[in-house]
Amino acid sequence: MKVKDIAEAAGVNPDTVRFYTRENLLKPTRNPDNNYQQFDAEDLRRLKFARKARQLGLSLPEIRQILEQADDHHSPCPMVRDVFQHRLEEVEREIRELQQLRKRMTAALAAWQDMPDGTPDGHTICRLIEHWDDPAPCCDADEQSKG
Amino acid sequence: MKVKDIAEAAGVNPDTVRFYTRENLLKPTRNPDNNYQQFDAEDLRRLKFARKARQLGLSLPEIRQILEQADDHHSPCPMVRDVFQHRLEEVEREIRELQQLRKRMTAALAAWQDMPDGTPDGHTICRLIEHWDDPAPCCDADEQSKG
DNA sequence: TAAAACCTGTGAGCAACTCACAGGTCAAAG
DNA sequence: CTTTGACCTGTGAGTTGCTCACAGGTTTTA
Repeated sequence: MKVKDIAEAAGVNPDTVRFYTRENLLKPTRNPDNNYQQFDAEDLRRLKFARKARQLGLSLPEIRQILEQADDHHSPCPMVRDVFQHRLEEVEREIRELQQLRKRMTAALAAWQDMPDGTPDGHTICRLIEHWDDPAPCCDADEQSKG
Repeated sequence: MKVKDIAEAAGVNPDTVRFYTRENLLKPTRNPDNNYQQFDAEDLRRLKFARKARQLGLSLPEIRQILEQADDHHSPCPMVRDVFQHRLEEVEREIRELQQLRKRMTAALAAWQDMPDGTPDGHTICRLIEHWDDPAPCCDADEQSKG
């Protein structure tokens, strides 16, 4: 299989295949005649695996780690369970934050029905947004102090 | 006000101030003596506005557009309403997708309680993930069990 | 007067691709 | 047998919104 073949088989962009190869998630052999990359069924499995893991929110370094463990004949599954558990917590946090945001946005849109447009007068840029309260202060007090 | 002053007043990283200046969201004057940037109360309003808009999910180009409309003495608010409506739809879509994901993850974690770890055998990398079904292809029959 | 803190602009790094470019290779058509 | 077009190669840049690093100039503090 050449790049385009494996890409089609996995339903991804050929550039993604090249990118994953660059990132050492795939390790194709080379055709000595023309230096083309040769992928086999195992590579396809790895690629499909990587895509599924990406859909679950795993990062490429995490996926690479899993693949390398598998290469070393260690079972990566316990690790996957851990990563998964962690990722689930993240997902639930993201859901909570987005629900907060949605709530505030719908409330704002409703309130704005009754507000004048407020052409800027040197003091106000857009009162629609300036009158927006800051988000819940609870656990994100120092979000800008560290990256 | 110098960079650090306005940054502190708005609660952001000084590098963010410099970045916004580079991006033409802020247009400080210059002290001719030392070429330092001088920000005033209007700049602070713009910066705070930009931060609030970012919290709402507006992009920097969108924010710049709003600020430029305000500079031209046009009311940006109707535009803000449109952008907002659009953004709200995005947020709701994101919430739906994350809820789908959470559902699948919790189901998977429960199912994995009963699955063997499955040391890789040349055919399988990690059955925990390989047995994960592909996500719903389209507008899945929904359930919103969460509020 | 020297050290610390702050200023300047620019360039790189992050994540995970995606696209562009320039040149090499191959299969089929003329 | 040559041309055409699709595919291959590697590398570098663009995306988004910052954040950090660097090297050198300025101001403040001790």
